[in-house]
Amino acid sequence: MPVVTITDVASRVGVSVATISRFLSGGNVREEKKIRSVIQELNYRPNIAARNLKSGRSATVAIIVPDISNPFFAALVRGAEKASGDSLMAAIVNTDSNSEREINALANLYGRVDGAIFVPTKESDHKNGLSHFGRPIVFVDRYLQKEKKYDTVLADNARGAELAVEHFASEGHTKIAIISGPLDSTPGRQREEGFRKALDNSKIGANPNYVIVSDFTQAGGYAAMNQLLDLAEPPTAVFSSNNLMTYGALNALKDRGVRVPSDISFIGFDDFELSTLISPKITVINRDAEAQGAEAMRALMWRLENMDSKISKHSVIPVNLIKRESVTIPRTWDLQNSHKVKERQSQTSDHSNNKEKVNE
Amino acid sequence: MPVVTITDVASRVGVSVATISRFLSGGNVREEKKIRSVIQELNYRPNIAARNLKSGRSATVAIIVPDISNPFFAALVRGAEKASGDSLMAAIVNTDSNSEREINALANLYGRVDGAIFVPTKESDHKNGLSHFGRPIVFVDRYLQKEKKYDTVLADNARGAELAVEHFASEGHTKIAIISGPLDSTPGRQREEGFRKALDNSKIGANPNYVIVSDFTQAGGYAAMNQLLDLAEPPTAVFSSNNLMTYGALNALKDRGVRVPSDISFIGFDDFELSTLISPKITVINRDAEAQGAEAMRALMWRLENMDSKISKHSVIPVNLIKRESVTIPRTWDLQNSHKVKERQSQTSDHSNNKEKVNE
DNA sequence: TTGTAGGCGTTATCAA
DNA sequence: TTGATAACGCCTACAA
Repeated sequence: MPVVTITDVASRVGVSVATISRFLSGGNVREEKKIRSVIQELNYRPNIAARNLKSGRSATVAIIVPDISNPFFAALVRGAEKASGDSLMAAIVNTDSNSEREINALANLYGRVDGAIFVPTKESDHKNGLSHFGRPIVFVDRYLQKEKKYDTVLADNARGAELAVEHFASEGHTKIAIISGPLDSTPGRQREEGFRKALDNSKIGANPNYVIVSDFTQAGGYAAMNQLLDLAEPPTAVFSSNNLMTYGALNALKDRGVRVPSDISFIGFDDFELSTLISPKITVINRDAEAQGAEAMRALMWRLENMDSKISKHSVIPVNLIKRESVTIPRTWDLQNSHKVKERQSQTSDHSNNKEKVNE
Repeated sequence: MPVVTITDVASRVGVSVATISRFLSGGNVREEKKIRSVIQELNYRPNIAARNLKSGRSATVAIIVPDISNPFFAALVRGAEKASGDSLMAAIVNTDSNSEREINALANLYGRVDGAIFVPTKESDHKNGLSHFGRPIVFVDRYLQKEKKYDTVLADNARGAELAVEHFASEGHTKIAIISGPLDSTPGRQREEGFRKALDNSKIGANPNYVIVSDFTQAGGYAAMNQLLDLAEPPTAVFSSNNLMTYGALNALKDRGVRVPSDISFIGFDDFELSTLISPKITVINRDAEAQGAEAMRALMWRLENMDSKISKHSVIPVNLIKRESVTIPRTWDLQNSHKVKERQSQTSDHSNNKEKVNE
């Protein structure tokens, strides 16, 4: 595999390397046609490393996410990649939600990428490490509370939680619970805050027993839902703060034979592929994950062209409620209207997957 | 942001750059302690591009997949990344199952990566392009029929399809259909072949009407299932050749009110996150996607250390059948045994409490 | 429009 | 053990 360089092309064409280089960067040259054919013939490709060395750029950006197999992050990455076009290469790095791996990744990436799209696991880490990175970073879905100078692309997390609570309330629920993500992560904290705020606004108020702080994992959602069901007075409505916990929570519900929505109403944050295939179809707070990724990439690309700009940009991705079938009037309300209970029971009696019901 | 180079460190310590370089690569130097502290003090980091230029290596490999938001590929990437450790950076490239983008990606990657893990969309493309790449490529899940020299890591696709057919047959099905992937993709072709072979072996034989060649997408699976249901004599059992088509097929079934498994039995290739949350739980052919990715990365890393080895390595990832609830005795068979129909009907009114069984 | 030559930061060779 | 120096392949003043 003989390595063919710009020099080979030049000597073959009979011009200097400068001419070839000029041609390569779109300048005007006389022998354009011949150069083109020789490049073809020799199958010349510019050496990127050499180009990088000169330019001080790598034309590569990193996308650092906690877990690529989480559908949300997969969609995010996809959107970011699409937005980058062919001008930039994206190196995806998985951190497994591990702060240590995050720090290593950053160190490892130094000098190899022009910038990064970064979804940190916690808000608290990276107090100093980031300045060493010395390159633009766009924070997505999370940010560092102390650092205002970085560009961010966040979802309207608080609003999402509010929408969920408002929807529950409008159906008559007052025993509303949240399976929250970690409070030291931006979405975890903001969604929990939005949840509380909406509850306060609606005069219902938050019941501490109905706030379970979990960890954004499926196992965490499973445990949290069981914890709620074990309460002497379980909630009639549950808001799950992300998709993986939704999976877990729904599994817990299924395992315990608790029916949705007749026994418990449910809303999850972030839509997921099979949300319409399961019974009942799950009502969710949704946002456009691909759009969020694309926006982040655009922000980063803009920043790369405007490194000296002092203004930081903060985008907010809107959320919306997708009403499906997992929310209905609360069970307690039914009990006060016994004629309706019978009606409902005879309807659901052929659903067949009922086991023991949760006592209230 | 002053860029500090090896020269700065050298002059500060009072030695030559050669000494610093030697230190950096683990050689013995007298001023080791002082060098270490100066590097710390100046916050020196080697310039990767320069190092690459010299060494001709980038310590980066590409992972080229059709769609990162497909759970299978997400898991594959995850596995590959884990296996790479910190020694290699992985650049993930999405091709959107687009051959043109694939070719561009390869061209774009030239010189920036030391090698690639490649999941091509079709078997037929890249007849020549690959040699231009000039770097080791490990083919995963797909390969090029004409090219035996590349390492491959494939799943035991044919066996998977056979397992599905055998399971259907053992329950008494004879009207067995396949929603196949494209026949110019390795898994599409191999699974279709395994399907036919198993049907031949079991003396049932393949019915051309029961072979729908689709495209591995959700929409494709949806259309294909509808096509099967529109037949004068629909199949009693359907095998879907990948997860996305399974989603689509199940949606079609749901939309048309066809019950699984009482009306139709179903097996999908590749397990998916929510396979146990939907009713009925879906029986699938499974393989370890992360293990497959890890194996591919190991193969690539081995190859990078053994560039001159002429032997190509071909690994096969085993598959297994996970029995859940989507397969039962065929409906037609029931009809010929009317006394059993009633029995079955009362049974299925109480479905969904079976436990999951994994054979092997 | 073209060519010459210096330099990007690092590593490797070869003397010392 | 060390240091001077020549690459690595490309780009870009600057001069022609």
